[in-house]
Amino acid sequence: MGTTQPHQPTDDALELAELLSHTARRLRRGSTTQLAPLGLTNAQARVLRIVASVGPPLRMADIAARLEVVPRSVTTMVDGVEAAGLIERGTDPDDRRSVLVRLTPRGHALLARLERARRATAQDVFGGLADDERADLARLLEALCHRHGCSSCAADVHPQKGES
Amino acid sequence: MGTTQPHQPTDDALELAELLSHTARRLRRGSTTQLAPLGLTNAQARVLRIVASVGPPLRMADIAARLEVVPRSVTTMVDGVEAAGLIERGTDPDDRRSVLVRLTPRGHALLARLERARRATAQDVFGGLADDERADLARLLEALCHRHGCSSCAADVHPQKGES
DNA sequence: TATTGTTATACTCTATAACTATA
DNA sequence: TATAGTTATAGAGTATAACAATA
Repeated sequence: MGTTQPHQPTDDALELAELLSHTARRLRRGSTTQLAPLGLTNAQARVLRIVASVGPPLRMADIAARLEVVPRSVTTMVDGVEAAGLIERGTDPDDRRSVLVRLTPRGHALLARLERARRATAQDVFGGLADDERADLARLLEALCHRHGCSSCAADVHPQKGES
Repeated sequence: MGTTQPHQPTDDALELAELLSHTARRLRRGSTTQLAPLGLTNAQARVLRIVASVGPPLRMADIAARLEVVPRSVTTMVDGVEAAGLIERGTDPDDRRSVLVRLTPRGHALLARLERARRATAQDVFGGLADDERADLARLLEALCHRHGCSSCAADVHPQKGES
């Protein structure tokens, strides 16, 4: 049962899966706690941040694509954030089937607090690593994203850096 | 990627949070798909694996501690796995308040398939990395766990090392 | 009185399917 | 007919609180 020999690649991957899931759980829990005072759930905060980070209003389908969820899930998330008065829905004049979501002034005013909450959470989880370790970790996770052909990720992480 | 403008440590941490959450989502989705044919949910598979990996029967509270969830959550998970006939509950003769959970023969027989499913998922997600990259990633995530004083993680990943 | 696990309940996140209103 | 978003519903995961049996 117990293997003491050098691990196979798949064994490495298995360990990785455990470790990464575990860290993600810590991240999610911390995030939930930090976001609660703002009256936002994790999913709602993600919507708010996406709407805020993209200049022009987004359609529901755009948000769904960036969140990698089905459009139906976005309806619930947007409902919550809209009820909090942070974003608002409007019909796209060019295609009246589409709904355009944009930030309200109140939503814009909350962004700084949201950013602080996110930083606090991230710092709680990753603050234990040295600067170069964080850089290494970021590089590896980015490589993983790229090798999965994940476009949303790169766009998400480097929104306005015209670097190559 | 040498000399871009130096990010703040907290900015690095923020990127990391995004990237890691994203990878975790992919992992969870893949796992859900791979586990479905076995009739197991993610949480149920975790319970089964913990009960299988520890020799002697576990109390509900032990499982809760290893899963890092409240005991109530374990009740639901164990209900499902027990209904599938893979584990069974019994009263601890030494403390009749406690419930001891152990694997059934049928549960034991499923372990190989479970392991294959887990490997397939892990390979899907981390297969894109080279061997040394996987090793680096594991090292960094382990460091993170240790710096959070996370005992369950080390025990989870290296079961035969320093069993307590 | 303290502890173990449960019943009861609720909330978050996400999904599928059927429907509405446009196009 | 095809598309965008919604209503309706469901299931997974986890939590708190009150309660039972046992210590």
